[in-house]
Amino acid sequence: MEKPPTIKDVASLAKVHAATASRALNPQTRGKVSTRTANRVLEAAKSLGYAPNSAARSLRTKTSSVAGVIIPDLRNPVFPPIVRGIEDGLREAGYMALMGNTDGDEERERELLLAMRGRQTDGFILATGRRNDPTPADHVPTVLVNRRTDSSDIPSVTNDNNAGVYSAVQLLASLGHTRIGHVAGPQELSTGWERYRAFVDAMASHGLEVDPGRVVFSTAFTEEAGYRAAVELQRDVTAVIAGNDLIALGCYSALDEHGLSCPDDVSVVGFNDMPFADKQRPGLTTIRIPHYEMGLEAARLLLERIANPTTPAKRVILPVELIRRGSVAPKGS
Amino acid sequence: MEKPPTIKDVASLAKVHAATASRALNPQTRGKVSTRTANRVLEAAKSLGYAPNSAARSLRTKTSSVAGVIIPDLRNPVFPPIVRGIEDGLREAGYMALMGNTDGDEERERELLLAMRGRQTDGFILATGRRNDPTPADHVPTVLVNRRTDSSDIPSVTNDNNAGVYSAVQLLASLGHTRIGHVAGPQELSTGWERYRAFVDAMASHGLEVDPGRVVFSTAFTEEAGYRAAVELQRDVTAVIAGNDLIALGCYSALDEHGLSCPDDVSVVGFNDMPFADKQRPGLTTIRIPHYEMGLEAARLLLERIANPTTPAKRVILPVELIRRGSVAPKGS
DNA sequence: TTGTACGCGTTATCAT
DNA sequence: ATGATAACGCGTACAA
Repeated sequence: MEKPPTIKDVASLAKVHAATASRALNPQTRGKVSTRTANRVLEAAKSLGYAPNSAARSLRTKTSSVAGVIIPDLRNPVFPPIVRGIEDGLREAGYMALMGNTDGDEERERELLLAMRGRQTDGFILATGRRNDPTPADHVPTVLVNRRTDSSDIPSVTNDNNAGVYSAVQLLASLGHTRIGHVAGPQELSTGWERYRAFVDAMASHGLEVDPGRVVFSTAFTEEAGYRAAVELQRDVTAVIAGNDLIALGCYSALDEHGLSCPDDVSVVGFNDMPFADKQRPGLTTIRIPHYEMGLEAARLLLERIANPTTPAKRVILPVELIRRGSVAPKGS
Repeated sequence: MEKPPTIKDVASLAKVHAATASRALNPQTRGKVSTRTANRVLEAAKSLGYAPNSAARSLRTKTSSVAGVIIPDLRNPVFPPIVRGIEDGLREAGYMALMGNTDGDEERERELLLAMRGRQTDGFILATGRRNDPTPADHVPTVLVNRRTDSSDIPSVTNDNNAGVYSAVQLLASLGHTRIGHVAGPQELSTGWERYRAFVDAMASHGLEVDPGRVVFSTAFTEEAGYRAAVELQRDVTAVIAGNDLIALGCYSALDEHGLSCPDDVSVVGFNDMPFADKQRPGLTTIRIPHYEMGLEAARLLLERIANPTTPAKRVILPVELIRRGSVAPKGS
């Protein structure tokens, strides 16, 4: 159990003072040292396998190069690629991610934020934002991903929910569907709310009526909750747009339950194009969101915010793409 | 942006010296202080919203209550539930997880280990172990999950690969299959190796011959690599056991390619029961491993190891369960 | 029981 | 360009 080498070890091996070694090691300040000695120090560091003690550095600089990443549940298949993108984005700047799951519990989220802040986290990426969440009291840089708040003072990276739903309605309308239903997601989340609003708007702009009985609200973005909502849907629909892919799977179950077939009796469209959406039976027609890129962009936004906290809060909206698979068919085919 | 209160602030508010405040605040040493002053300190801390600066604490104590979690790729669907289990297990002891993906790159893994060690990580949970990996040089507590090394000096949590493959062979044999093939996983990983060995053994104990042409090796645990291996399989097999579920999906594609149907022409069995294995067409018969519990157990093992590093290296093997779905049928049905 | 003094490893500031 | 020094906040051996 030998102790890891410190900057002093490096310094004495390179025959300089610790302060000089520090300057040489840090790319920021390397200019303040002669190239020759800088190289000597770098070499010494390498030969010792030196890695800076980040606790000491944090204590001195008040930064940690660690970001807190808080999501509802990693087992929801949309999150792994997002998290992966976050990690890769953070890595570009030498940052690492401290992970936490909330299961949608606000109390748990507060605990996590507190615990992470205590660990000197430089900033947060939250995938748990609710529409009416307050701006974080303490001024730790924060970025929302996938979901956002109604107020516009927190940077966010989301998808073009409007365009996505519009293209879904357009597809279904072009196939002759007129009695189109919507199994909406939770309305306290921006994703659920924006898609619902977009549904109403898109129907109107296609001259289609939105019968209240053809819109139901799921309490969560899960297959189970989607199923419970879908069975309540008025039975005259020939097509359904689901709040997301998991809800769409719930619709599949509900159709089975009613002895209806997809797509022969009812077409179904999801949202997200989560992994394995193509493997469902039938393959799920859905709106592809750029999961990985969202995470990447969120990480970059956070790093930007950390570097310059006074920059105005950007709200990035990434484009989406309709992916047509076996779950939609012309009306009455 | 006022600075967070330090222990000195707490001390002066409670009219004691910082050292006393420290003793009062730490449950471990609270006995060394009178109950009266302890309460005064605690109250002062609460009223100031004091949270210990973990950088300073880490610097002093060489511990951080943070564990490093390194996996190949979060987007492989077996890992999210494992990671979730790890996180919940760590949380029980106030630990958090620092996440990193390697994409199977050993160089990248070394970098991550170094970076995490530099951040005072108290221990590691690795899902990236290769059979011949050396014991980590520095004695940072480490636990392997899902995969393990051949040598037995690192604690690990794995599944009963033997029993799993045995029950798969047994099922297929009981359905009349005799020409059973195996699309094995990478042999440098314990999962691929153990399942291959178990396949050979189980076939023997059922009195079945293992024709070399009926065993092929996939270079990776991916659908793509599984497909490439599966197309090389001798064409007389009536059933295939895949190294894992993703490889099994590759087998599905290979069968399609050859114009064969599953399960009518060839039965397929996977391994892992990853999320959405039940949604495939046909539903995948597979060996369910307790993903979440593996993570939970790995976390507990690590915490145990951190608390007492000299404890002998446990190797926990969790039971598995055969899940029968539509991908298997009696021979020649 | 409580106070004093020091060091953990790093970096910012000042002096040379 | 480099060296000396102090300070970040905490915990602990030692003294009182």
